[in-house]
Amino acid sequence: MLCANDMYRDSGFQPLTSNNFDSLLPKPDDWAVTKSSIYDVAALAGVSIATVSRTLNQPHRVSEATRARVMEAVQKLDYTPDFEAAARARHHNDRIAVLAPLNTYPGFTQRLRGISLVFEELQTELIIFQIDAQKLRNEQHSKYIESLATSGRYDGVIVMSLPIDAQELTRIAETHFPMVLIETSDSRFPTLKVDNKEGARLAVAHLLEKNYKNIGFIGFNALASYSTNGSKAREQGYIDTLLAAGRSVNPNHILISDYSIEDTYLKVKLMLSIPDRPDALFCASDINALGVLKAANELGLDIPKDLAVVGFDDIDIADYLGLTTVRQPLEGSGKEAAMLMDKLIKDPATIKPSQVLLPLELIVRTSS
Amino acid sequence: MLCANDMYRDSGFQPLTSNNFDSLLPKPDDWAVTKSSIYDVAALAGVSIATVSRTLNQPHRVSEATRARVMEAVQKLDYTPDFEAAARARHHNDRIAVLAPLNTYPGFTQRLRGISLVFEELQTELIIFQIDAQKLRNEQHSKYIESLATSGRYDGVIVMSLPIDAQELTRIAETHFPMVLIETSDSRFPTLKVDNKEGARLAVAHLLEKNYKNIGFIGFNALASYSTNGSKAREQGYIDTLLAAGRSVNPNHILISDYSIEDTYLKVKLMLSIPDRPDALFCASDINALGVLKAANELGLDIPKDLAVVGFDDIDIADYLGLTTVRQPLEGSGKEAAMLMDKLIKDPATIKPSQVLLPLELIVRTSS
DNA sequence: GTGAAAGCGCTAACAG
DNA sequence: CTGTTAGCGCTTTCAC
Repeated sequence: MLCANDMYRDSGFQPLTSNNFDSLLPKPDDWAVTKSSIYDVAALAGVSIATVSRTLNQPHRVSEATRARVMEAVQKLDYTPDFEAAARARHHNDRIAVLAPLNTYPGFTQRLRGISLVFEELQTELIIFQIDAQKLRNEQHSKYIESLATSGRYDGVIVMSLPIDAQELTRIAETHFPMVLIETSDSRFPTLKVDNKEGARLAVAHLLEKNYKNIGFIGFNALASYSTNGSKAREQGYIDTLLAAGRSVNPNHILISDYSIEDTYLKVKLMLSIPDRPDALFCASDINALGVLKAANELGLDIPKDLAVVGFDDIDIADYLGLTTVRQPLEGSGKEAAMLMDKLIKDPATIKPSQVLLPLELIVRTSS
Repeated sequence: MLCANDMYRDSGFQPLTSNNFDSLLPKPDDWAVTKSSIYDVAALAGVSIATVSRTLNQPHRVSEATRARVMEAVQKLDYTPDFEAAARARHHNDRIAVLAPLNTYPGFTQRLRGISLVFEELQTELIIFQIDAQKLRNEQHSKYIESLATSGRYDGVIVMSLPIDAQELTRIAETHFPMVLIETSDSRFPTLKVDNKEGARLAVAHLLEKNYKNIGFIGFNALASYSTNGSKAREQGYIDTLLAAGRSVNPNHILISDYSIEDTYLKVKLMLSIPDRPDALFCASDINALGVLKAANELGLDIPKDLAVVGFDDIDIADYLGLTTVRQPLEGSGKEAAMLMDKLIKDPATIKPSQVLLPLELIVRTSS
């Protein structure tokens, strides 16, 4: 049998094609149809692997006759190039990595979608790695991001809502590798985030303007898989705005619950039952706002007369429920991050620790 | 300068380390900190690369003295192995690919989460590829899945809600590569899906039992990025159940809208304004059901007295709204798929075209 | 216990 | 227009 590798490999001992090589090994899928490589195509067409590669990638640099023969071999062997190997050899990947925690926090998918929209157009492949804060804290994965960055397999990496070890960040910064952070702060990298305090100010100022007297705050505990939840900053913004307006902050009107409708509902029901109850509540997330709505509903409070409610995020359902809320760009932030990444890849010199603050917008509906 | 490659590479012309080699090229990141490879570690420790590899992977097979020296070099160079290269050389990846369209259809994230939960425990890496039906239809990507399967870079691939070219499926089937399909049917692969007709039967039977006389159906148009939306099958199930109960099907009580609250709302408002309006509506998705709720609300219809509403999916908000709906396992289906995949990888012989039907459950709330 | 070298599948620089 | 070969960074036989 004439083998492809007779010609191109120097194993003086035994000629090996990917075919007979496979048969030497105790492979479990011995019965599987073996994949043909560029060597097989070259052998069948009677040319070198370089010519096969050229035929596929730069057809114009190959004579028509050769091209025809190669293509025929490609057809016959049903050859599909290994694009990973190709990228490796090319030292250029057209592919970026996205690290993100997979959870149901609203906006996760939208953001991812925004990113994918941009890179689809740029013909850049998107590889999403599921990874959460807990995993990152794990010893074994302490260098996870760094190894992704230095692997040379990706043109860049976008990290979503994850806390990254400061040392690791430092090492990556030294490599000048294109990396964009979403919802995570670091002075050494381009970062995208929303101004949570400003968002809170927007909401509280609106409530003040509407003449509510006792404006309370509902925040949420950090999610285990997440880095920052923004709740803290929103609380601070709430306090600042209140104080700036000459109002006092009533600790009894501040409540932190889980990030769930149910937990918020239970806690807020109690809060709304105290004599000196708030007449307006700014919630750190729409999910919390839903809990508030449910509690108010059950207590027979009229929204917004007895109680005004303002949320944060503008999740799909907010419009349906008439919930006033602070909208943050989700798909938009993904696009923004992707376009920034594209620039960084094309011109690494532009890697500056720019901190982009995404625009926030108060959407007034019927709950306030 | 003594270079790592002097010893291990046969470039008779010029000794090259990954370091001085880099400096030869006009790299844009010339100033970047270069990553050290196993060759550098070997050189520094004065051993072969094989020994470095062994030290890291099978420490017991290396003498203590050598091990110490190698580890010191590793430390000094801050060496991190390239796990992609390692996997390649090892012919074993501990990593599977998940192909999924990134959209906001409920359940997408939950399913992904279910998958990731299982593989996290199995220490198997999860690479998620964003790819939708449109992309798949594209000439250029016609062999996308196949090339992933044959790349040898993944131990298996899970495909979510995507239509796959029959020919491609055939070729992949021939390779006996571990592949699991979610929400897509093919007799040659293990498949996970819900029995949409049965789900519809559950819903309609419930409405019949509650004595509703004119049960209508609200379906939705296929999403561009999706393969099957289930709406068609649910409609068929609705019709079958009605007929089996001796009821007639009123075409005026069947309406197909977009997959959006707003569009459903607009269309259903008209439908509910006809003289002979339905007194119950089974919706192919909760999103449609929300549109119905909104329309009914605006028309002053009492739910469930004037109009009963049953949805499908059981999205988060359904509970909050008291929506009766058909629940399908989402995180559960992801787990199921992952566990199936694990079995396939461990014992490829078990690859049978098993069609798993996931359990459906009617959750009765206040809307019916 | 350790080293040499093949091999993974391809691209690109260079030579002819 | 075509072939040769280094190189990507590692693991894994096979000798010594």
